[in-house]
Amino acid sequence: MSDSAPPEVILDHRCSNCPVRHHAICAVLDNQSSHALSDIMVHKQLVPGQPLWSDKDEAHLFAIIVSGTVKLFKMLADGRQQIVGLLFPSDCLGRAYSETQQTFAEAVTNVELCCFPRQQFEHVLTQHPELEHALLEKTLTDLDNAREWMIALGRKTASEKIASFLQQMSRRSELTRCPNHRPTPDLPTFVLPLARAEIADYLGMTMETVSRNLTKLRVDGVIRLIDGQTVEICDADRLASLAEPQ
Amino acid sequence: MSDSAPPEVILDHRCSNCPVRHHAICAVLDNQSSHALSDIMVHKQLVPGQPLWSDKDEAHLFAIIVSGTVKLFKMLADGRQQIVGLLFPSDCLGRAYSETQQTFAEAVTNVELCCFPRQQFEHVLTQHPELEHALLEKTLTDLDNAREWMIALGRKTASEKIASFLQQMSRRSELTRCPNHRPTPDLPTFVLPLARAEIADYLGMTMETVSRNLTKLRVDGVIRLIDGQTVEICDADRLASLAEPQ
DNA sequence: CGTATCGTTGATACCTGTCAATCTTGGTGG
DNA sequence: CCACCAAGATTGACAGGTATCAACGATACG
Repeated sequence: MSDSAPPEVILDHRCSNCPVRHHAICAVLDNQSSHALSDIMVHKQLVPGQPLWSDKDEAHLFAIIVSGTVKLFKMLADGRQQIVGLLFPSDCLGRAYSETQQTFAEAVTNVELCCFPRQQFEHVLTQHPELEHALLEKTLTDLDNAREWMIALGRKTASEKIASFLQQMSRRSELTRCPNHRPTPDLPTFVLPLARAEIADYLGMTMETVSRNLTKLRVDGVIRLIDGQTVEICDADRLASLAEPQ
Repeated sequence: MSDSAPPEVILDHRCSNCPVRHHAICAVLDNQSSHALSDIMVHKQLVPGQPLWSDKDEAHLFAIIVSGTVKLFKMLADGRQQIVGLLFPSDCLGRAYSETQQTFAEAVTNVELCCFPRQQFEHVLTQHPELEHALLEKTLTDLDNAREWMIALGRKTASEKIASFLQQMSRRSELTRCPNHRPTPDLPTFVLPLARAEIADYLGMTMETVSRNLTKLRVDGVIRLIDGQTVEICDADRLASLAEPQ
């Protein structure tokens, strides 16, 4: 370790360049306190389809998503899958205060992670109540979102599920888009991070039904499918009324 | 206020007689600290069907369930309902750190609540990190449970949902049963807190399908319906294999 | 330019929802 | 004590939405 480059400077630099520094839970830490995290941080890169862990693995990892999309999913013995969470930049990955995982986790796109050993992260949590509070707020929001999705899974029709999903993806993309990138002249456009089969696993239906309903929305002029992955919302009002009656 | 009965004694008495004192999140507080909660506590009684709040109401209440069952549910504009949470003794009721509710809440049975004004409860949370930690652990568990239920809603068949539901209720009743009440000679028995239509709203299906599948389990000898609300599990292994293939 | 992967479209079957009738249960009043 | 009634639960007939199975088309990649 050279005396001309003390670790503090390097570590602080790593966080200050972080694109999610002010959106993730670590935002509540001042530069001083953030060293507690940056000291134990390790960066990791994932390629699409790369698993993070299996559902019965020990939970060693806690991470913050810097870029890309991660899916959390569960599986039945016969292979049926259900995606139970989609994680985007600034979201937390990993179950604090549990020795075991209860879901699978897998990169959907290329992913950059800011990783911490779980137990060391928990140690930082106990020493920084403001960080634990931020994690609580995030977890409460996750629970709200999970419950919001439960009414879609249990009570919405296939077409309502698709419309809700597109709304949700559109809203997400607004948040992650650079504010100066899209002033408002043109229609909301975004890239679906999930393949058709994954959308099906998220919505609790089959790939074929997903495809048929996307086609129907396209034919009806509600959306435009630019290249199969890219969606343009032509009629947001109609999409909203399809996502929820009335 | 008389000198012979200082408020501390009265307040402490209220908590020390509480049946969920050692199971709810307040268990992490010592007798000294628990005064911060008992000072702002109000008891409340509810009858079946009594609403706690509506989904767009302001969130004024935070409470711990002392006895009974509470359902959290969402509604679509056309009346379709989905129960997104069932709360039992020692569970928390109310959304900390949010001004608004995102669900309906309603008593299913007679309910006793230990209530706190939400903002005052939050104040206690900030002054007692161990309480906030307990709430975080509880919220993380709630999130795990919500996700576990999502795969049932999205991917399980009607009969699998019913079997899963009965397993879950059976497990719950074991926890709330007095340990000396049921040594083990006879079969696990419990009372369904929910009516058929409510079970349907929990499982994302219709009352009729619930009824048909309960009948099928009865005819097949997996369960015995003692009085429509009381269920005896005759073959727990078969029930388990019906809840999840293999 | 062939091949593999993913997505779309079609035909059919089946599970579950819908609508309706009947049965059961519990409470009330004669 | 019994008849009556209302609410909840069960059962039946039928229809419709979605899954399943299969073929075809599109796209990316070597």
